[in-house]
Order: sequence, then C-alpha cells, then structure tokens
Amino acid sequence: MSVSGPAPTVYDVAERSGVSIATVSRVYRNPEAVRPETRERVLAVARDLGYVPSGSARGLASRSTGVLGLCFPDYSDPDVEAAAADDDDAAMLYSDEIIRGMERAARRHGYALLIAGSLQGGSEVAKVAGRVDGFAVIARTVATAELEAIARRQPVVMLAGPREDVDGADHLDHIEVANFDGQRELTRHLIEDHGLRRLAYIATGEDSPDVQARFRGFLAACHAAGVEVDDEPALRVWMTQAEGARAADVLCERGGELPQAFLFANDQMAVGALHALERRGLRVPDDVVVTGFDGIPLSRLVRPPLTTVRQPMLRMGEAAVDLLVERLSGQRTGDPVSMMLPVAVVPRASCGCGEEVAAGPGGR
Amino acid sequence: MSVSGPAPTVYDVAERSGVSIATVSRVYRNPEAVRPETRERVLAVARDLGYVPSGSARGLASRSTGVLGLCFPDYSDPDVEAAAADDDDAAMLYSDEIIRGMERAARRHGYALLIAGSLQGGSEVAKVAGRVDGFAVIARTVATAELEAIARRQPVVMLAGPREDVDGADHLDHIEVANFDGQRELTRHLIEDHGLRRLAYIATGEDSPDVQARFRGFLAACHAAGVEVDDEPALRVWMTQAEGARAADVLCERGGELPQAFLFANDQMAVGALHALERRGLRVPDDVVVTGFDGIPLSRLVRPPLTTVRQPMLRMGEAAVDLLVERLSGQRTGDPVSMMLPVAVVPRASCGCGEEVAAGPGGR
DNA sequence: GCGCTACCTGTAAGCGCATACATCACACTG
DNA sequence: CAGTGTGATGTATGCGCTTACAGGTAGCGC
Repeated sequence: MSVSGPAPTVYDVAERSGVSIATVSRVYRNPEAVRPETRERVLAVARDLGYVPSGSARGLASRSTGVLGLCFPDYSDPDVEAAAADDDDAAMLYSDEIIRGMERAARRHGYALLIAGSLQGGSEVAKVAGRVDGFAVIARTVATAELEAIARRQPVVMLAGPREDVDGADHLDHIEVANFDGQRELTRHLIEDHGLRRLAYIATGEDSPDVQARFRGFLAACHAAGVEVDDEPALRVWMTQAEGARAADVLCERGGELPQAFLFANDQMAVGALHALERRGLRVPDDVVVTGFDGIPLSRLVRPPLTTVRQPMLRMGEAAVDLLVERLSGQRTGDPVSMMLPVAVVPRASCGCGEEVAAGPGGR
Repeated sequence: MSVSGPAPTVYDVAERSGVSIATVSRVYRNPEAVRPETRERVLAVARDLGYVPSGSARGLASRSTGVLGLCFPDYSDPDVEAAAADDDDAAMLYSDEIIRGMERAARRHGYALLIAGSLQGGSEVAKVAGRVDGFAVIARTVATAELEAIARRQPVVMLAGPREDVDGADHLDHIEVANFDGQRELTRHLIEDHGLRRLAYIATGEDSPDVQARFRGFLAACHAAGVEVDDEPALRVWMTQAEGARAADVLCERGGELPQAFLFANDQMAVGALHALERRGLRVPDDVVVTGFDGIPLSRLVRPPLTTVRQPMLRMGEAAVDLLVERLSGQRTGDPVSMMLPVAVVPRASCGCGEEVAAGPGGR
C-alpha cells in the first residue's frame, strides 16, 4: 500500500524488455528512431513497472529542463489561516493573472512552469534559477544585482517596475505596463470630457514604482490642462477595499469643498470607496466621480460599474514567456529589450459614461 | 551582452576558492559543517562567478527535488488572444485558488510548486511526475489508472471529484469538498427558513461529478422536506455568466408558474441570472430568490449580494500539500486517506437574508 | 609526549539519463 | 559476390552534484 521500493529506472526497463538503456531513452526522446515493435515492447514494460523518466537525470544529461520559472512577491498575511478566511484577500491578485498567462504560454511552447513566491525577498531565486531554463521575476521581488549576475548565464525577464530598475543591467529583459500613459489618459478624460477640475488622487502607502508612475501620469494630465493639484497624492492608504472605503470617508470629512472625483491607484480601493459613498448617501457619479486602475473583473460588476484602466496581465505573462523562449531558442541573442504593454481606459458608469458597457454579462 | 559561455559549476567555484567540490557543496547543503572563513571565501567566489547550483544535478544526487506539482485542467479557449480579452474568463478560476493555496503551503514547507495545465488530458503528468517529489491532480485531468501506477512510487493526491474515482486505487490520497452537504443545507435553508417550495435547479452541461453531487444534495433536501421536484435539473447550461443569464430568461419565459427560487450550481451563472432578472424588472429576492455555489469573491459584491456556499479552495491546496509532505517525510505510510472538506452556507440578501453581510467591504 | 576526540576537509563513487560513436544486419548496386 | 549505404541497436562517457568514508589537524587529559 505504501510506496514500494525505489522508482524504476531505464536500467530496469531495459533489462526487462531485453534492450539497452540507450534504446529505452530513445523510445522517449526520439521514438521514430526505434523499430515500432521494439518501441511497443519497451512502452509496455515501462507501463507496468510504473516507470517515469527522472526529470533530474534528464536535465543533467541534456542540460535543459523544459521548465520556465516565475518569482513573485506575496504580500499576504503570513498567517495563512487568516488569509484564507479573508474575503478581501480572496480577490484575484496581480500575480495570479500573470501566473495563468505564463502557464498557458509556456504550455504552448512545451514548457511547464515553476512558481515560487517570497515574503521578504528570501532567496527563492536560487531555488528557481537552478531548476529552470529561464525565468521571470516580478519587480521588487529580488535585488537587481543578484538577478543581473544570474542573467549572465540564463535568460531572465523582469516584469513591471520602472525601466530605471534595469538600467545598467546588461542582461535583463524587461516588460512594463504603460501606467503613466493610462492614468494620464484617464485623467484627461475626466478633465476634458467630463469637465472636472477638483480631483483627488489616492495612492498607496508602499512606494510601488507602478503606483508612482500612475500618479505622475495623473499630474501630467493636470498640468497639461492647467488644473491645479498638489505634488502629493491627496491620501495614501493600503491597497485594500477596506482602506479604500476609509479613504473615501476621510476625504468626505476633510474640510473644504468635496472633490469632484476620486481617482484611486487601483480597483480594490475604488470598489471599497463605492460602498463607503453609498453608505453616506452620496451618488456616483452625480455627486462624485470614482475611478480605479487595473481592470479586475469585479470592476465591471459593482454598481455603478467602475471606470478604470485595464492592465493586460495575462498578456504580460505571455510576453514574458515569449521573450524567454526567443532567447532559449537562440532567435535573439543581443542586447536586452524593454517593452511596454499598452493599457486601455475603460469608461464606465462611475465617471458618468454611458451604461452601454454596464449592460450586463451577456455583452461579449 | 548575450549569455556568456556555460554556467559555472562546483568545479569552477572549488578551483577558484582553493577547496574541493565537496566543500563547495557543503557550503550550500550543510553550512555549519564548514569553517566560517572557508564558507565566506566560497560564497564570495560563487557570487562573483554568478554560480547557481544545478537543480537537476542536485536532484539526481540527492534523489529529491524540493518541488511539488499540480496538474490541472484548463478548459479555456485555446485561442489565448480571445481568452485574454474575455471578461468572463478573467474571473478567478477554480484552479487559480488551488494554485495559490498550494504554493503558499508548499513554500512554508520549503518546496516550490510546478504547475502544468492540460487541455485534453495530454500526458503532462509524466512531465510533472518526473520532476517533483509528489504532486496533486485535479480530478478528471488524468486517467486514474495512469495515476495509480505512478502513485505506487511517489505520493499523489487527487483533488475534488467523487470518492468512487479513487475506489480501487490503493495509493491515491483524495480530498473532496462536501458538495452534497452544502447544497442540501442551502436547499433546506430555502425550504424551511424561507418557506419556499417551488425550486428550480440549474446544473451544468458537463457531467462534473461535483455538480452531480450538488444536485443530489438538492434532491435530498427536497425529498426530506416533502417538496416535489423532478429527478432532473430544470435546466443545464454552461457554467458562465452569459449562460446563467440565458438560463434565467428561459425559465422566466417557460410557461407555468414562475419558480420561487433559482438554485444555480455555481456563482458565475447566478451572477449572470441576477443581471438578467434585473433587466426583466424582476426583484431579487422579492419576486424570485437566487443562489449560487462556490463563494467566489464577486458573489459578495453583486447587488443584491449572492447567497451561496463557500468552497475552501485555498484550504484544499493547503491540505493537498500537507498530505504530500506527510508522505514524503514518512510521517504517514499506510493506506490512502480520503478527506472531505466542509463547506459553509453563506446566507446573503439574494435569498432574503439580512443585509448585515452585505454591509460592505469594511466588515471583516 | 601520547593517545583520543572533535572538527574540518578531501577522495571517490555513483545518481539516471542523453548522446556521440561503434557495431551489426540487411538490403542494394554494379 | 564484394562493396556500400541505411537503419536499428549497443557501448561508453559524462552531465554537476551529494555523501559515505577516509585522512589530517588541533586540542585535551593523563
């Protein structure tokens, strides 16, 4: 009933099917090179021995693993019991979407995906780097210097984060999202198309480069339109729904004129604010406009549907795999590339735009 | 700029730091066994050589990889371009949550996670099985016979699916969710606490064992309460929002008395139905009660908040890792276990229950 | 000063597979 | 019938590391 003895190897299969280990190996790696009847015989033996080729041995011998990797940060509560019970946390994360994008793309290219999160920049990199042919790292998960050293010997692509992070890194490919452009465009939309001028930007406490870029995009649009704004966000809170609700409360109770619009640095906060405003009896968008950033699925489902900027996270995962595969296949060998994925402003009811996008789930 | 030569090995590090390869190895595997100054010297050399131990070689030599695996089905549109643009599909999937649960739990135990999806039961199992110390498989991804053969040599746990699937499998551990109990309990709630008797169950087209169990739970509750129902679901549609909306429309237009409640086999369909009913001017829960199943995050965010049954997907991932680790550490060696995770009915406004749970995101 | 122990380091033998190369059988060609 | 090519298989080596086991050195008590 329990695990029975050591796993069978090529030697076992070879012996029992009366061939050499080379032939067994060929049955798996290069089946056409083996006579059909031999092949069948070997496979039959393998099957009833429960033989599975050792990935480690194969990796060693062939100098490639057939696996791509991803290192991502996990900011979650270390106490997983709590995290599991936490609704807010159960929403789809940034990284989940990248994982899915990468896994699908990797599979298309015949690779599997090895993932390893890290809490405080632990050295899971080494664990990953050593067992994959190439890997992606979400920005700020691993020190750039360490990555650069590894990237000298194996393809590495950095995801998100600003380009400056990879300046001076001669080997890191880089993919980022047009945070700046997206927030600027959304802000421009509010100013020009909706005629708003009193705007409050709510950023996050962590100094995420992405959030910084978004805020700069916001500033740029304001300056371009001659709208007065502070050089600092109106508020900084954590990027959760609860905190977004709190932010809305704070801004409402802060003296002076109520802003015409709350621009949140992500959707989660914006959704929280929507609820807080509803409780206060303020109507969105009539009394105040609310916008988010990310384009998470529920941004479309809240009432009113949330105007936001859609980030192509799945695409980012795919693009990462593409870059890695290009390097691995030798199609590309030169200097590192730095690509920027476009984002799309998604105007919905929370900024006063038509209901057409909010019509419902049927409207694909 | 490009990848420069072969990766450095223990030999390179050993040579340049004037020690033997055994010492280099010990620096990584058993640092206390090496004199501190030696250790530092080796690490320094390793660092500036960009040395990373080869996972394959280590795996071969030590007969363990430090990696756990997960095989899951991916029903998504093979055309990823389309899938990426598809909102419905961008919702958090079943598997995403399991992946996250497993990754976190694996990390706590010092393992990384290797994931491989499969479209039509391709043999990604072999790819995974060969490179991990143990792995989990979501039901119906891989033929049970094949799994059983592998499970003779390495811990394997089957996730979800009915217990019958692992009957006769002497080596497969098994984790399932109390689908039957959950749906029965929810149904009982509608019948007894809300006094409803005309219930319509909407199942899915695929004959998922989980959905079947849910339907049986529904039937059991009806029979127990003496409520008349067909032996077949009122309708079978795909498990998407769009299809849920369509289902609601069909049921509304079907002649005869309108059911008092629509019980959907999952949340996605129920959310779709909510929108469809709103369009038709029907009020939930006053005109008709709607319930879902799964407890996905957006079930709490739609209006009205959706009564549902919460499935502990993160827990399932954790439990899978726990089982694997127990086997690997030799803490457990006997017959396979089959555990059932409890679910919780979450009564919310869509069945007429209090608004307290729907108060907002702040209410943790 | 001797033997003993404790600690550190080196030696060497694989781990299971891929693969270049050698071998062999078997047509075919001329 | 020797000569030559072709396809199937075997032989042998090494991939980079872990890990007994075997030294070697220094400290200790007597």
